[in-house]
Amino acid sequence: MQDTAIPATKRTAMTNQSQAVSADLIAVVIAVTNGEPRVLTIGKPGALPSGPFELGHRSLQSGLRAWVERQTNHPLGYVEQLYTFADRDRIGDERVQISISYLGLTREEQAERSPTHGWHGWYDYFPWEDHRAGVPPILPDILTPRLLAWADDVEDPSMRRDRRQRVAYAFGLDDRDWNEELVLQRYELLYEAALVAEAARGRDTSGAPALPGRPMIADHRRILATGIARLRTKIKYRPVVFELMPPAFTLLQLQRTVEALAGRLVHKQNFRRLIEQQDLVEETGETMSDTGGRPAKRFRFRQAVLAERAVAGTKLPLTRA
Amino acid sequence: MQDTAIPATKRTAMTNQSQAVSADLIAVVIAVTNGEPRVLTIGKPGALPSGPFELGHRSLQSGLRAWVERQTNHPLGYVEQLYTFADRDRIGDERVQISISYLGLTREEQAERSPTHGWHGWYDYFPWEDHRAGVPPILPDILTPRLLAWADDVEDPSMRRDRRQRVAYAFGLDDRDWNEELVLQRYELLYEAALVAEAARGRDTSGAPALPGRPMIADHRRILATGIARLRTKIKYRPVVFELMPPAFTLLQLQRTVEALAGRLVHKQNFRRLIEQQDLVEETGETMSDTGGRPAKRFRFRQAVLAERAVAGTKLPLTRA
DNA sequence: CCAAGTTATACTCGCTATGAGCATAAGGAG
DNA sequence: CTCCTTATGCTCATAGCGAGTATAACTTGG
Repeated sequence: MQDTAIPATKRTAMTNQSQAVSADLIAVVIAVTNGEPRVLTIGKPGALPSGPFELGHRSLQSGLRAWVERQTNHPLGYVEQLYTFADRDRIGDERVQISISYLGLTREEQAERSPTHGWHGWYDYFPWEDHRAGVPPILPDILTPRLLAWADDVEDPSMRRDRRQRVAYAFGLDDRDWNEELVLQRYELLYEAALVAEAARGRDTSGAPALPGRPMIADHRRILATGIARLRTKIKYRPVVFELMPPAFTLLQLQRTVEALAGRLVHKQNFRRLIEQQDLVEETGETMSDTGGRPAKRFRFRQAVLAERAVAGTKLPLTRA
Repeated sequence: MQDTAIPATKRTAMTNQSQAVSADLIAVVIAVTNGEPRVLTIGKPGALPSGPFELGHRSLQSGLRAWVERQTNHPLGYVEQLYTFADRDRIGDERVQISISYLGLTREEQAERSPTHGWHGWYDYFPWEDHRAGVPPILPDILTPRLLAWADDVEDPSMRRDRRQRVAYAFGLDDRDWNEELVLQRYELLYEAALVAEAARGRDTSGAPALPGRPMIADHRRILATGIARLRTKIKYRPVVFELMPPAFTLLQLQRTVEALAGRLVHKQNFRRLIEQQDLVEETGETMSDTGGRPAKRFRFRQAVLAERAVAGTKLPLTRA
């Protein structure tokens, strides 16, 4: 909606010889398959679909859709803008690159495997973010000690305190709770502490210990972190989970999807209560008897809620375990 | 933090002959003076400070700061990105303009009046958004009837229902509550219904009735609406109000500022309870005996909270009246 | 100095939302 | 038929929040 083009009148800027820049569109496309959140990538080394904004594109969003579909043959559903940033090309080039990143939600098509693109579980990139089976060992075993060591590795005591506090806050140390939304803050701390491969680029890393999580091209992993954080925040107040669900589903399937995204478990009964009392779904009439238990009713998303309260809420009960 | 420059490696895009575009930075700079929220403008007709992103700028944000300070001599404090959009220059030009908008918060300097810039109450632009003294007459008297007329002015019954529903939702009709965050949705509905001057540009408006709210250049009013909406949302979960406060203030002053932003009144006692129990402020020791009542303690923002919980919460009790 | 008006502050009440469990229902696998 | 597993229904206790009552502490006009 923000993407609507309103003709610009005379520019009010003082100069008009504005610098020529190029604009790139980058997509974080998410799907959840078998209870695992996955991200759409292209090429071998793990890169997000992207491409330059071109004259033929009607709007930024449609340009993005065009690129994703061209590179992956995968149509996009829900799309929202994430963040815009600028990189100076590294050789002190006269060219400035502006990247506009987007979050997209779809369902992974079962068909077509392709060499040009693929889906990867997002916890491959962020293994410390999955707390569904409890605190992942990588945290207490590797990351926490190294982060604390990094925090202490500075002379200025106030800066040391600041680092400790940021680490403790972002990673839920001491008595603090784990906050699943702080994906970006955690990644940035790890980057600062040179605990992700991307931070070591250009440095000599021979003989250094392996760093956790699969790296990505350029700053794509940071962008992915931004997308995950946004999605984890958003599912709490907007009915976007349904973009990731098939047309009909059981409440447990819905719950598993939410848990996959949030990286933590929720209380089953309370989850159902919340979903039902918000009238987000309606029964299809069918029932599912697969998973070896009492058959579950199947539901579908009540499309009407989008119109009724485009902004209302999908609250989620988030528990420890 | 997102603005950090990480060197981009080889572009993964399929083509590299990326379209030359120009990038503009636009600022929505807000201050609250005497219980009135104001926006920083330049030039006569009401335009937001803006200017092209240039090579000399270290980052998008610093470019924005440079422009605002150059155009208004006003230093910026808190800044966050709002939205990025693209306009095709209207004459089917080969040039595409990308605009990156920001929200900035400061305090209005008492000194220097300048012809090059000025502060304007934001309710001049959005008179229907101020509900502090109850529902503004312009709504029931003018806007609501015209919006409903617009909604009915379409053949397709499902589209008519959709329009009615959107209007009712955005403007809190029927039994619905007024939601102060829907600033952008309301503006867009008014635009669609041609009830704001910007929508009538290029059309013949001779003899048409006056439209509510002061218009702005190009789509600047829409951008302002985006900024207001973001701020109204954000004060509810981040301690950003304090960016708008003087170093020391009474709780009532703080409350008035919040009310000015939200456009609605809050329950005084509950407001205090919330602020205090969150440890957002600390007493300065001084007391203020101005406003003809019992003297109020003065408080200052506890800067520590920014470190303690960079994300925590500043909940606001929002009541009807 | 007193009365009235105004703002500051302290508490109390009642309801709702939400975190946690307990209990029962309804299938499938052996 | 028994055990296991998942689905569903209900209860309970509490924290948080919307509202309202009751004082306290000044200022200002007689």
